[in-house]
This record gives sequence, C-alpha cells and structure tokens, in this order.
Amino acid sequence: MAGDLGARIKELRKKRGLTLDQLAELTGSSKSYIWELENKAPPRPSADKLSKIADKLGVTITYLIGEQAEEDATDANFYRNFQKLDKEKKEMLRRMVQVWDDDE
Amino acid sequence: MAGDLGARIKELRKKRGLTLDQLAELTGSSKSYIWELENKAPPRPSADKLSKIADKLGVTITYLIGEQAEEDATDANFYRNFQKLDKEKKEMLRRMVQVWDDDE
DNA sequence: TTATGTTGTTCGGTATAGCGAACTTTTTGT
DNA sequence: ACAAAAAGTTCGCTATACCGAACAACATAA
Repeated sequence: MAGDLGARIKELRKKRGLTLDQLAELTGSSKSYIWELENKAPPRPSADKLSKIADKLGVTITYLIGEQAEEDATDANFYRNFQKLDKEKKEMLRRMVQVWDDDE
Repeated sequence: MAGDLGARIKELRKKRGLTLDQLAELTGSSKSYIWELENKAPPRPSADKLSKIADKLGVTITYLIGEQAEEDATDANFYRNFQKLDKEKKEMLRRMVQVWDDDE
C-alpha cells in the first residue's frame, strides 16, 4: 500500500542528481547494495544503513518506511497545545491513542 | 555518548510495564532477540523490526537510534498516531487538551 | 570506427539478524 | 518452606544483509 521503500530511495536519489556510486559513498554502503534496495523485492535494511541513507537524502526514516501522515492545520494546532501539557496528562493521552491505534 | 539502543529499549519497555515476551509478541519478534537487542553489544536491527518496536514503545525510530530527546520522540510519535484516528476520537482528545490547557 | 569513461546490473561469498527451544533465575502462591 | 509459573538467558541453526569484483549498457570523444 505505502509506495515502497526502493521506489522512494530511487526517486529521491535522482532528484538529488546522485549516482549509485555517489550515494553509496556518502552512506558507507556498496553501490550494489543500494541498487538492491532500489530494485530487488522487499529487503530489510538495517536501521543503521537506512538512517544514513535517509539523512543524505534529506528525509526521515519514517518517511522512507512509509508511515508518514498528511499534515492538517487543526491537527497541528492540537499538537502545539498538547506539547504544553505536563507529563501525566501527556502519558494518559498517549495510552488512549495507543489503544485506539492498535485495535483497528 | 548517545546512550545506546539497547539501554533505551530496555528502559522504555520497563517504563511501559512490558515483559520481553509481551514486547516480542507485540512486535512480531522473538523474546530472545529482544533480549539480544537490549543486552548484547551493538546489533544492527532491521529498520522493519525497529520500526515496530519504536511504535509499540511509543517513540520514534530516530530516538532509538539516538539523535533525539526522549520526550520529543514520544510526543512526535504520539502525534503521528493521533493523526491516524477518526474525527470523533480526534475531537474528543482536542477537547480534553483544550480544557487542560486553559486551567493553568 | 575504437577507445575511455560513466552508470547500472549480476553474482558468489561471508558475516550476522533473528528464530525456536532448552535452560536458569526470579517471582508468586499455598 | 516447596512447587509452579513467569521472567530472563544461552545456544545452535537458517536465512539474508551487505560486500567486492566482474560484467553489461550506454554515452562521449578522438
């Protein structure tokens, strides 16, 4: 469902005008592995590698993994207010959302 | 310097009152592996596994990797999950925060 | 044309992620 | 106390992440 990891990396790499070799060099990987990430069926890269790749491509791991949600002004405002709360209240809300999020 | 991955997972797991078995179950891992993550020298978990673990512990991958403060990571993750909720639940939370926010 | 370079692709090997199951330690109950 | 259950630990095995190096495809140039 979430456009896959490989496609996103490839898209971002080209957008930045990087070759496989260059991205490999920048991230401490081999170009063959970068190629595999982009083109081979579902890989499971280490968080370590992926973190460096995301960093050099200027995005978050979370985005690459594919769980980023669309930003909404009302939500953003809610979040700003939420951040002002004390620990206990935050924790209570955290648990509510965690439960709701799980059973769906 | 960045308190390591294992220590953070262990700390958060206990803070949430979870056993190795429970966290393993929640994240589709084995308890032996969760234990290794927590106690063995620097492992290189897959982004896939780590993503699920971070999610169930209520933080971001970025925090676990060690580039973000815990509270920020917890808040950021809360927000991501919040955004996935339906209108009614969001509205309910919005009101709670509004009330709490006012009386202080 | 033939070279020379630049990018992308394939492949065999090695190190290790991640598991199941047995084992040990700690907790709980009676 | 002792037994039973729960939590944590160790270990051997299989699958695969990741690499280096060769190979292919394509361009640019002389």
